[in-house]
Amino acid sequence: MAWDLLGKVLVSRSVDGTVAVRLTEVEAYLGPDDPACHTAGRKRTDRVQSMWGEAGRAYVYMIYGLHHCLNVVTVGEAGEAILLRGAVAVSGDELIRLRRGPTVSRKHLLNGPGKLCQALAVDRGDDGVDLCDSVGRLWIADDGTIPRPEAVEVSGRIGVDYAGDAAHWPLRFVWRPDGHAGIMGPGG
DNA sequence: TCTAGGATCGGCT
DNA sequence: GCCGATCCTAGAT
Repeated sequence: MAWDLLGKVLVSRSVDGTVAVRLTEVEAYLGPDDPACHTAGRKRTDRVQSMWGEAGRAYVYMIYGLHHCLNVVTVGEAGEAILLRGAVAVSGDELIRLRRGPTVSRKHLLNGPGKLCQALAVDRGDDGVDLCDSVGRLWIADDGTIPRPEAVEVSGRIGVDYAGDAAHWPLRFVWRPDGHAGIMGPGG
């Protein structure tokens, strides 16, 4: 599930070099029964095709015409996926700064899905790639890091108010390695 | 072909 | 912390 992705290392390799980041913030989308999900109502357009593909693959889409968002497909036949919202740099710091801009503060480097994709140079071309395949351009590595449960904050999802109650479902997981996080139920 | 809306970001206060 | 730019995608005609 989404929780298991926290602490995992997302690696992106390109001609410019390699970037690795540790995932700290994810959001789950539960498929046809989730109004906030792109596969709500069993929708199956070209864009969401990879969400119905194999588990462990990437689903990359463009939002607001200018940003990309990277998801991990969890249950392909169910159209479920997990949106990667935030991370901290592990290696390739210079390349990340180069892509994000030299004036961007460390705090704002990877704290959003669009920023994450920019730092890792992820775009629609990466849609459908196998994230379990370490010889690929993009994959997820596991170095054994497991967040302490008390350091993980659970809350409602961001930017999906249009989905009504579903926006408040406790499907957003934020790992705060430095501090403590209270466990919050739906509604705060 | 046209229209409406969106899983965001960055600048300004 | 708040607000508006931006243009791709999907659905309707």
